[in-house]
Amino acid sequence: MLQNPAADVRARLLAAAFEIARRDGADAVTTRAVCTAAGVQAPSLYHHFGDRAGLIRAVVDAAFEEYFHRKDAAAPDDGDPRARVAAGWDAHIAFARAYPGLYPAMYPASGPPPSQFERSGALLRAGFDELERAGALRPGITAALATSALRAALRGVALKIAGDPGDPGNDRTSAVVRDALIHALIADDVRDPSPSRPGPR
Amino acid sequence: MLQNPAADVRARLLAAAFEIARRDGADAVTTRAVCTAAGVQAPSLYHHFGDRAGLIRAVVDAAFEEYFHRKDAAAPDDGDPRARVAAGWDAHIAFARAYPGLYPAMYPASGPPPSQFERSGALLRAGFDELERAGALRPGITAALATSALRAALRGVALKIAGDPGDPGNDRTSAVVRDALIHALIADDVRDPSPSRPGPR
DNA sequence: ACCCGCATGTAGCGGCGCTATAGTTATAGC
DNA sequence: GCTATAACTATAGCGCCGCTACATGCGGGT
Repeated sequence: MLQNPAADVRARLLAAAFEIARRDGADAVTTRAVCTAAGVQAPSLYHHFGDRAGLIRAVVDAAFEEYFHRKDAAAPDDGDPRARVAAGWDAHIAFARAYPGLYPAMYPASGPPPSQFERSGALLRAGFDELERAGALRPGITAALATSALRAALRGVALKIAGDPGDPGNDRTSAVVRDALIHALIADDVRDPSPSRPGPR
Repeated sequence: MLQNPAADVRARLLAAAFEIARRDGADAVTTRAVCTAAGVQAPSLYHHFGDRAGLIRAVVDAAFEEYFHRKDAAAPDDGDPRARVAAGWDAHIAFARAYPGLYPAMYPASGPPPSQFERSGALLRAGFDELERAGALRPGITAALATSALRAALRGVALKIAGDPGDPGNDRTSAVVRDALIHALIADDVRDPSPSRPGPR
């Protein structure tokens, strides 16, 4: 081992940055604060992460890992496509509430989207592709359009949740928007739209 | 006289900051860049605006003025409440497309919302209050809930638009989300829900 | 004429992201 | 065991940022 075996510097830096971002938001992640918290000097940070943006990216990636992990755990995978979409929606909202300081950094209002941003969208898109093949989307609604619409509305609701995680009334808001989108995108008479999935999981 | 009497320093600073924010986003509004563009030294900026946040606030207020001005011009005010809501939605979206750098600052993901934020919401709320009194909202949908839901979804779509103002496909996304919300909030059999308004206008 | 208060300029502080340079440490080859 | 090499970390400092103590100039009220 090149260095102190117990204290991996990169991991310490990342953990410190993640904690600061979770508590005070991504803007509070200053290189000096992170270095102090990790007990390390500035060049080490730049050696491991390139620059501050790289560090933030790593933090956001870690947050996405946590996000996908939670989402997998909450996947219902039963027949009703509405329930599947609703569960994904609710998992997304639950994550925004659990990490209100991190959410805006994961879905930034300006600047390039994080790398896992696309992966998150592809998951949703795959589900709608399946529905489209099964003819379960409403007329005029393509899988791309459904993905785009649901995602935009979801982000708006999640931002509201992240902005005030304590307000319990936000749950009803989320449910109303969620059901409005599901109703507008998915046809009414859908039973099980996944003939292409022979086995469970 | 030290300078051109017609050129009010405060106005010059505000105009410079507005232009920078419009072109490159609010983050690009540095005190030095604004002072240089306005041909003024730093203390004048702080004399007129207190601090950088105050300057940004003034820029956002000016943007909201422009927003309300545009929205008033686009108000249809005919009978159908759906058309009214849809027109307000489209005006909001059009503004986000016209000022993509300013929009995220007007509806920030974190930090205190701008003062005119509430005014913007009150306008929407007043319309839904009217619909609620007329019994035009769907069962279980209060005016407060309708306002919250429509606003959250609208913000999500507007952020998407502001993030990529050139993509024409975003228009369909906006229309889908808009109509989904209108359908979910407003009852089907509404003709003219404004009995409290005797005359036109 | 005087002073006073408002507006602006001069110069500088501390914090920020970042880096040129040098020193340190662990493994590889002999 | 000893050195060469490469990865890693520390010292010190640059330029930009928001912000301000202080000095200077301008106008109006008495």
